[in-house]
Amino acid sequence: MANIKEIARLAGVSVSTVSRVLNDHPYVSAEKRARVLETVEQLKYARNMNAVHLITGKTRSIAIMLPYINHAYFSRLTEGIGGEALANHYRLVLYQTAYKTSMEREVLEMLRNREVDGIIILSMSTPVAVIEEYCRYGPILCCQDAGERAFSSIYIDHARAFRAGMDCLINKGHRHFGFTVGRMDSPSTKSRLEAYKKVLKELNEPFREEWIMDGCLDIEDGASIMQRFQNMPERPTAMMVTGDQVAAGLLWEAGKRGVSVPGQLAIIGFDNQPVSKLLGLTTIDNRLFEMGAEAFRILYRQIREPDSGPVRKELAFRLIERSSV
Amino acid sequence: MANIKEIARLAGVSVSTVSRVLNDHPYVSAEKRARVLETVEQLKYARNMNAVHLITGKTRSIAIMLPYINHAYFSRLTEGIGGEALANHYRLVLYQTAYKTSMEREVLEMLRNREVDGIIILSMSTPVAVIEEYCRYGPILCCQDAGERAFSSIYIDHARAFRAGMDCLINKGHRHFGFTVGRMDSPSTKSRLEAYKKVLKELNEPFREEWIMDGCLDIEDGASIMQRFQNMPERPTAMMVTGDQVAAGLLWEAGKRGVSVPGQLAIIGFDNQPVSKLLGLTTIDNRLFEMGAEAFRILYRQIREPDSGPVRKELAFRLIERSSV
DNA sequence: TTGTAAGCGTTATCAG
DNA sequence: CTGATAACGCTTACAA
Repeated sequence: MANIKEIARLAGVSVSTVSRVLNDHPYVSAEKRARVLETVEQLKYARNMNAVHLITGKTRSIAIMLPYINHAYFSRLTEGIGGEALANHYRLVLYQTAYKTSMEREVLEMLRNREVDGIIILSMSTPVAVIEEYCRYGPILCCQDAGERAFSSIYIDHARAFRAGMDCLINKGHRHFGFTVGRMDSPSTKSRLEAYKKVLKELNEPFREEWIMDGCLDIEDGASIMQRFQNMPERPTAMMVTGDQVAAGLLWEAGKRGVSVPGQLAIIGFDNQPVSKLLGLTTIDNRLFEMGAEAFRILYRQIREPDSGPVRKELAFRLIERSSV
Repeated sequence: MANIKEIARLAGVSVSTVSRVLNDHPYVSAEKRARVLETVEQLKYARNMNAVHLITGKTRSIAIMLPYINHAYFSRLTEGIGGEALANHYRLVLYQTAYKTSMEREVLEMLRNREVDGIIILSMSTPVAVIEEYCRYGPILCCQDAGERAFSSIYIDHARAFRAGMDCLINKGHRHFGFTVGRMDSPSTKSRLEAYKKVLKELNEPFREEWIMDGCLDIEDGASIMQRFQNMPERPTAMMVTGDQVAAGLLWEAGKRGVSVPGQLAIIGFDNQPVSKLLGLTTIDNRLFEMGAEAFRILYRQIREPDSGPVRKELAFRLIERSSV
C-alpha cells in the first residue's frame, strides 16, 4: 500500500513537502501542493495513523472506564462524552470492567502504554491512591467526587441532592423513608448514607438497616423491592431510588399490587431519564449528559496543556417534581 | 521514559532478547529472561503500543459503527461484542454516527488508516456498495442482513419474526394491526413491511398507511402512539412494536388512558429487554447479546485469517408469549 | 540461544 | 519555500 515516500517520488517532491500538504502546513507553493494532492488522489493514499501516533506521541483517543455498557446511567454519560469527543476528532475506547480491579488496571495501563491520551472514569472500585499513581502518564478524570486529588473530577453533590429529595418528602409529611443503592461501597452511596443518617437524627427516627436496599441496578431490581417490603414489620412510606430504571420497576410493581403512589408510597428517582417523565416520576436530575460533555472538555484541555493542574468541578443538580411524591 | 533499548543496555542483553522476553517467545535462557524481567520491573518499563501497532500492522481494536450510544438495542448489542472482545484482548472504539453518512464514512476511513483491525456495523444509512469498497482494507461485519456481500453479516430473519408475531395475533382473532418502526428506510423495516403486506393480502384487509408509525425509538415515542390513535377513524386492535422500550411506553400510556391490554389493544414488542419481562410484554427475542458476541467471533476469525471469505449467519429468534396479547 | 541491523511510515529539525 | 536526515520504539529476518 502506498506510503508517503511513494507519493513524494511520483509527485517529484520530498517527503517533507508531502507531509506538509497532508497536515495543512503553510509554506508550500500552490503548484506543489496541487501536484501532491493529485498524486494522493490517484494512488488512493491513506495515512497510516499508527506511524503518526508513534512519532507525535498522541493517539487522539481516550479510554472510558465503566462497569456496565448496557446501563442507562453509563450510556447517557458516555453519550455526552461521545458527542464532544467526536466534535474534536477524538475517539472513545470503551472498557467494561464489571468493577473488577484487574480490568480497571488494564484501562490504566492503556494510558501508560500510550494507547490513549487520557482516561475518563465513570465508576470504579480501585482505590484512589492507585489511580493517582497513573496520573504521571496522562490526564485522568473521574465522574465522581474524590476530593482533592492528582486527577480531575466532575460531580454533583450527592449528599445535598439526597438531602433535597428528603426535604421534599419531609415537606409532604413523610418521616419513614428508605433508599436503594447500586453498590454499598461506592462514594456516592457513602455520601447519601451520611445525609440519610443526619436527617434521621434530626427527625429523631431510628436507623433501620433493612430500609437500605443494596444491589439495585435495573428495572427488575426495582420491582423486587415490593417483595422485600412484605417481610418487614414496618415499611417506609417513601423511597429514594438511585436510578429511574429502578424507580420505574418499583412504581410498576406497586401499581400491580394495588399500592397507590404517592398515597401509600412516595417515590423519588434519580437521573431524569426519559422513563421518569413518562411515568410522572419525581426525580433528581444529575445532568449526566452535560457532565459527560464537560468531562471531555476538561480532559481535552489537560491533554493539550499537560502542565495545567487537575480540575474539580461541581455541577448543579435539579429536583424535578412530578406526581410520585 | 524508558524504552526497550535502555532495558537491553541495563540488563546487558540485546534488544531482540528483550523483545523476546516481552512477547513470551521461546529460546531465551532462564537467566537472561530473569535479568530482563528484573530490569523491566526496576525501570517500570511500559511498552509503547503505538510502535507495536506500526510494526505489526495490527491494533487489536475494532470500531463499532452505531447511530446512538444511549439506546437499549445498541447498548445490548455492544455489551455482547464487548464481552467477547475483552476476552480476546481487543478494544472497542465506539463511533456514534446519528445515521449521518459523513460520520459513517469516518468509521470506514479508520479501517483504511489502520486505526482499527475491523469494523462491526450495528446500523447504518450508507449504501452497501460503499461498504464493500472498504472491504479490501480489512474485515467488516454488519449486524443486519445485507444479502450476499463482500462483508460478513449476522442477523435474524426479520420478515419471519414479524410473521411469527402476526400469526400469534391472528390466532387470537386480530385482523387489524399496525406497527411501529425506527426508520422507514432501514432494511429490517423493509422486510417487515413486506411481511405485513403479505399478511394483509391473505386476510383480505386493506393497507392503511397511518397504521405504520415512523420514528419510534424510545419510550416517549411509544406513549405518543396513543395520541396518534385519537385522530384515526378506525384503529388497529393490535400493535407490533419494534423495541420493548417503545412498547413499554405504549403499554403505560394505554393503561393511563383506560385502554385495556390485551383486551382493547394487543401489543408485541421486540428485543426481550428486561422491561418487557417486568411488564408482562409479549416480545420477540432477537438475541442481541448472542448476536454481538458471535459478531465479534466471526470478525476475529477474519482478522486472523484474512483470506477466509465473508460469513453470513442467521440467528434464530424466539417469540416469548406473555400477557400483552 | 543470542545479537546485529533492517525496517514500519510518519513528523521534526535544521540547513539551505 | 524546500529537502535531507534524524528520530519515534518496536519486531523480525538473518547471521552467528
